[in-house]
Amino acid sequence: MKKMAELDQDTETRIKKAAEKVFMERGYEGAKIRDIAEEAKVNIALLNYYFRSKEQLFKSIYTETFGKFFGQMVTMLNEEIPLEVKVWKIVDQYTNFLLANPLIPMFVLTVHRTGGVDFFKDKNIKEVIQSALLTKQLIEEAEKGNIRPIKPLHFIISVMGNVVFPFVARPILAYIGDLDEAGFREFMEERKKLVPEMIMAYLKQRS
Amino acid sequence: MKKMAELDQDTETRIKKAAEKVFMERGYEGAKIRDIAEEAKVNIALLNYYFRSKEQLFKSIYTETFGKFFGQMVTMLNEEIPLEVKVWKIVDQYTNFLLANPLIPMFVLTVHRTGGVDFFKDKNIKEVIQSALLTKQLIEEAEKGNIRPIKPLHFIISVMGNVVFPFVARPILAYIGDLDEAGFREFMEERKKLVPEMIMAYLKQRS
DNA sequence: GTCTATAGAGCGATAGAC
DNA sequence: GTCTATCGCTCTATAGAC
Repeated sequence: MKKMAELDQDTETRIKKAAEKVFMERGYEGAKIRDIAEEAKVNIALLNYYFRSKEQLFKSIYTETFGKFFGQMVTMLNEEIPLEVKVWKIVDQYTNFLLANPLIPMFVLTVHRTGGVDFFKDKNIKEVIQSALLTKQLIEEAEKGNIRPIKPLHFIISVMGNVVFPFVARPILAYIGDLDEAGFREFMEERKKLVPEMIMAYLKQRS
Repeated sequence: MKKMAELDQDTETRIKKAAEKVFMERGYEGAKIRDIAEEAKVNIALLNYYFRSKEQLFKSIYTETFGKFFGQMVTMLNEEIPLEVKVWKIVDQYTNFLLANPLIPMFVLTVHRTGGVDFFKDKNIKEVIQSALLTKQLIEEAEKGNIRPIKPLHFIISVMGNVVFPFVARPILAYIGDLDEAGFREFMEERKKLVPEMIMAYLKQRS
């Protein structure tokens, strides 16, 4: 702690929090460092004192966020639990994670709009996902005849599509479905049951 | 036609095409009217001669795009064909539509990022979707015991999530799956079969 | 209709005092 | 560490000639 009861964190984290908020709400170009400074209750000079530029401030936020977004997922893909249990758990936990961080999906996805940014290719995400335990499980269970064969990528995209998409389309979804904050949460709670059931119904279907 | 073999359309549509491209690739804030002008091979003054401002140019593009995005969908929701056939047809046609216009989803979704924009609430989309034939079909088929009960909104979001999400997450998907342009198309062709099967497996499952 | 030139505002960044 | 003041650039928009 610093010295007095300002009910605030230290300056650097205050700036980070403010930047996170503004960047997530408006995207890189839409976010103005003036707004971030105001939100953090400091002046622009101080932003550049802590982070050298808008771009670096953004990268700092982005790297952290991206780590959360994928770290969470990768961990779950590798858990040593049966496939069906895993599906339920992934949907449940990832939904909770997104309910607590509803702006993350759009933020992460917009950054990669037209291929752009490469500063996530350093991370070995490709390999990590490709070699995840889940992949082995999908193959093994299919060989045993417990599920039908499915490419891991289809599995992942189907789960993610069903869980993440509502957050990306949230404003439109909320409008069409007349959902307020609570209504949206309820909708997502319903999906915690629906989505695993749907995935499993597909996998288990005798074809 | 105008007068000579400039192999170009008339100025106004050239500007519109250019604006569409730039706005879709970079979003409203990221798009600079300089770039649009250059892309259209005219100067900035001419942009403002045809459309009074960047904002109006954007609205013009947006309204049109949004109409395509939802018009397409709403039409399909109301077609008088059996539910199962409809599911297959929606996925097939909507996938084709998005393959031909891959940037539309991100474009439409980013506009509504944090609730913002209201200039789509004029359209009676809410009512149109809520009163779509599909809704009746889902209720009727459930009453007949042919499918399990499902809220129309879950149905729509599930279909959309599975079809639209890959386009929104395309750069990341392409990276993880090592997919080039052709690979991505192939992936989406596979989903034309997978997604309807998944939806129907869920709906038909004796619970 | 189309151009050049430029106004006028907003932006990111820094110098320099405290 | 934190501030005020300001620079220099980029952006949108318009005036005015052709």
